[in-house]
Amino acid sequence: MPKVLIVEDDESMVAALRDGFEYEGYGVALAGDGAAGLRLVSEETPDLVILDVMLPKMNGMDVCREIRRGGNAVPIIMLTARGQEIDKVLGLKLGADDYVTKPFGFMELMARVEAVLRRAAGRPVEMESYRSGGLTVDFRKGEVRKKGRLLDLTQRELRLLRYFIGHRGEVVTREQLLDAVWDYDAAPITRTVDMHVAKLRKKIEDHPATPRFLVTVHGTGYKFTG
Amino acid sequence: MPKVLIVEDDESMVAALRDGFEYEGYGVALAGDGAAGLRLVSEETPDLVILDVMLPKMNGMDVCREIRRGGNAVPIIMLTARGQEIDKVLGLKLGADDYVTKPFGFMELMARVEAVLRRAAGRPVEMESYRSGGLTVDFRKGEVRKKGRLLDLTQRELRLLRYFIGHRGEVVTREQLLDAVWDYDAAPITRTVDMHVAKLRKKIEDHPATPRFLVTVHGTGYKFTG
DNA sequence: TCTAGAGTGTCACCTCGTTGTAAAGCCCTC
DNA sequence: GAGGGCTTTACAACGAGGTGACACTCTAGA
Repeated sequence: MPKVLIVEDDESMVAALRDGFEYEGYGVALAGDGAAGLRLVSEETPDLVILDVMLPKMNGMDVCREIRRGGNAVPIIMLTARGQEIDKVLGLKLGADDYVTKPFGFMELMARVEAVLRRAAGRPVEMESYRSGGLTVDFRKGEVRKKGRLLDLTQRELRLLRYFIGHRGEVVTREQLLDAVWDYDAAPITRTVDMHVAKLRKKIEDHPATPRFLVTVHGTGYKFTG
Repeated sequence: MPKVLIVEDDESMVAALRDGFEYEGYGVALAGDGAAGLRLVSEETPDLVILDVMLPKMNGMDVCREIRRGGNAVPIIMLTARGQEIDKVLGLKLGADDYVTKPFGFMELMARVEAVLRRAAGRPVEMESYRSGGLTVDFRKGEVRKKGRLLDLTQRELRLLRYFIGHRGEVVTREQLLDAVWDYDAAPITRTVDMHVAKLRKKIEDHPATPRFLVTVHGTGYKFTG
């Protein structure tokens, strides 16, 4: 059964949500403020996050942004109060998957939860670790090893590698990468992607000039062959 | 610009939506009842359908079900009144992509429209794959295999093959190919098509000199026999 | 059946867009 | 203001596509 993390400070709301989700057979984890929520996202690895916008310590939108910044693609549904219309739009742009306006019925929330989980099921699964051809990646720790030797990857390189591994076997375009790894809306003419692919190759490939993992697909993009 | 079909009977709502979408640069088609909506979905081939649940003649959920029954994957956003909670759940199960509860702000609707269109853009509209006589084509991945062995096709070769498969059994002229695969307006006297057909044969045929798939129709063009 | 001429297969070369990569510039953090 | 990471710029190298040439094949008409 999927596990849901509820990040909410209103106790009566927490109780209602917990009962509802448990009744539906979900595993439930709770956080009372933004900072705790952010911590539990990595500790509990929930399948779904229900995130209130108004929270003590760190508001929901910042939490959302932080989760995504780490490259975590866990589905997020935001809870907003009426009249926070602009917040809603922002929320979706921040990387949330959906939102529900308070007050809402539990069935309404469940419909969105199921829709979001269904969509997420189509996405490549989050992996804990990856191992192939002398390359070992521990996504949890953010560690990459080549033949046991720890590599020093930057954040950007790690997110790039994570995306490639999550889409291994597929050809991915520069636009996809800019969208997923850089959060760019548009696709400006830039060589940034190529640049970082080159850097990544230099670190993970034995012979960067004749790559084994990260191969170029001329005219289209790149493909990670794991 | 994308075209949206609005299926709604409340005239003030129609006016507001039409103005809003036109302001955002969308093309707009209108239907005042369910039957007309269903008809316009195929006649206008919109990129998105906004569908009210309460409609004369045929209600929105039935329209939604009918659209999907025909195999049409056009994104659908349902408009529901408050309190139609069960309808919402049903709506999503019927194959709608999202719904918005009345009353709603236009920005709220637009956020959902953009989200739905973004998701839809990732979906392949055409055939997913093709398989015949030891030849396997995965259009999604852009992979072509012959007897399981992955072939290395260029972009142009892949487009050419895709067109041939899409028109298998028909004789296609060089002009058609130049138009569809090369985006040429005119048809200059060129050997380009023949060249690429030859290259493609060399890759997909067992005996390129006596082709099985890509046969020449002397005086006319080529025919893909799948 | 034979043959000329149109139609087709294919090679080598040239061109141009795409990609690899080093180096310089920018921006944030400490 | 020094350092590291990221982006942009510039140029070299590469690869795919287009063209012309020439050989080969097919077909219509004698």
